[in-house]
Amino acid sequence: MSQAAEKSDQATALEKNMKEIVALCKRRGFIYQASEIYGGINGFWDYGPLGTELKNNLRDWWWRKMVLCPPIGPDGTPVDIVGLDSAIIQNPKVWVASGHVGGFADPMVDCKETKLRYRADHLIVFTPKDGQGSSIAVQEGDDFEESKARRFKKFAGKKTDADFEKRALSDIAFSEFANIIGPDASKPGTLTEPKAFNLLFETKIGAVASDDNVAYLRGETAQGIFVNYKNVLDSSRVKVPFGIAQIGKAFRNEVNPRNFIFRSREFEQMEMEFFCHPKDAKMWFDFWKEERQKFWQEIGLTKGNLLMREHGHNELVFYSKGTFDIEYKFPFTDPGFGELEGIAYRTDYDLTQHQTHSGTKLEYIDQTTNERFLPHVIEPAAGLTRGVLALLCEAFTPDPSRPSGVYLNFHPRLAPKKAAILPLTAKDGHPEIATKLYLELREEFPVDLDIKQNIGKRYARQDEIGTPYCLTIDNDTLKDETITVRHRNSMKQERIGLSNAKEFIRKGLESAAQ
RNA sequence: GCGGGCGUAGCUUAGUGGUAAAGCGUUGGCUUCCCAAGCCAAUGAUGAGGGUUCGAUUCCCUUCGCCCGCUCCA
Repeated sequence: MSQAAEKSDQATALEKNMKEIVALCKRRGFIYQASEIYGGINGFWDYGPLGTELKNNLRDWWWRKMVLCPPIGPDGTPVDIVGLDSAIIQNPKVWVASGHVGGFADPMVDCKETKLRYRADHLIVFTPKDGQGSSIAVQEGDDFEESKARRFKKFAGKKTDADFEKRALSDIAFSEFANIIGPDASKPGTLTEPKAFNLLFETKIGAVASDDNVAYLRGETAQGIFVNYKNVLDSSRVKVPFGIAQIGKAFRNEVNPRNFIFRSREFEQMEMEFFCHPKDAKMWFDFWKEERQKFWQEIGLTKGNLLMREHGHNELVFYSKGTFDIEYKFPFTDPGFGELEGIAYRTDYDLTQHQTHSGTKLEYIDQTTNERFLPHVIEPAAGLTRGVLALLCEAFTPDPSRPSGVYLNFHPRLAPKKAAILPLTAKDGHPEIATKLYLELREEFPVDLDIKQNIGKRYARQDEIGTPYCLTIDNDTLKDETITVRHRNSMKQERIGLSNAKEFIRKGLESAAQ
């Protein structure tokens, strides 16, 4: 290792931590790099045997809390939410209506001088009305007025605000760029032609590829819900307010995948669109903000690592009347936080768009009040794969005092394996009893049976994959039908009856998050 | 996408212009009454492609991937 690399390792001990988490994930079969034997592929990851279990556990828990057993609403009545599983590929018009094609295809410009990149629609250009001198570009943002004053002082001469015409860079022909001074440049003409960045993956439908059959892999699961809103309304006897939930893959051609599975090009979402009367939207927004925070705490993320952050005016998308992010303190964002879930008040934007583009009436008719309206939507949209990453980071607990040096402190209900059945030795009838217990327990829980090697090695292995309980069969078991429970976190042991094993694990799964 | 750093077994490291070394892991066998113990054996790597060379893991180029900063993230 070079000196420079050594230095950077020392400088960021937290990065090292992330490295260890990634290494453990691979070593024990949680997450592998996709297509690894071919050199990998940037932005894609495969879930191994244990990663799949972990992800499924989080997915199922969300579904249970959202669809099968949703919380009681603010007025004391149960909330009504139904499930959906829409196709990944829809009519391309869906993505035109949603704004993903065209509207959000943010054109970017680079500055050749400073190597900085900007969104073209975020650059405000001031062009002198008299045609004398250069145009001045300023980036939109919190410090817009400040930056503008600074750049004017430097480049505007005696001209004032009134002497300039104000336009977005995206509305200006490239032929004029030669006369524009970039936001951080020292001279005009350093901005490149805007390049369109469409984050949607394109594909072609049918065996013969042509431009006529372009389609898109969904960039979010939400649109599948909006386009089925009327179907659900007509077929499932729900009434406003109600929600439609969906879990599934989504795809975004991220400019720069980073940080393990945090930002990848193929990922999984858990989204719920809650349709309500516009006058109740505020109430439901507050309700879901609360509920969603509880959810993440319930599965074991500690309060100190969670943050509720409101979007500022600049990052708020134009149709949203408010968005909160639930953020988690990942090792790679520490001391900052990274988004786990967004809770957005989307108004009636999506339904309006689809109503307009499809020509299908999407109004809701309230039979009791005879009112017609487009419901407003509150959207809690969580990243399933980001949730998995947060669980792994939270659970990862270095402990130099134990042989494995580390254990994963999963809540039992999230742990990929709930228990391991370990005969103390591979003789004296231990394996026979262990196998019988294993066959009995696996009907209800994911459990491991491990007979080979010494007991210490086997405990250590289970620590590394976060199995909360090890059940050990020994000579006493033969005599009095008791087994040893070895607890993952404390390494302490207790003796329970062989026949109580099922009930013991059940209780563990129901326990509150620590 | 830009700039910087880095690619040797599953992991951690060693080493060399001339047969690539070790510990741990993993697998099998023996042993073992509670935390990676002991013994025996097996397993397995220079990210990929090209160039220079009699010969490249080592030198050069390209590419892929990972990490860091910037940028981006509907």
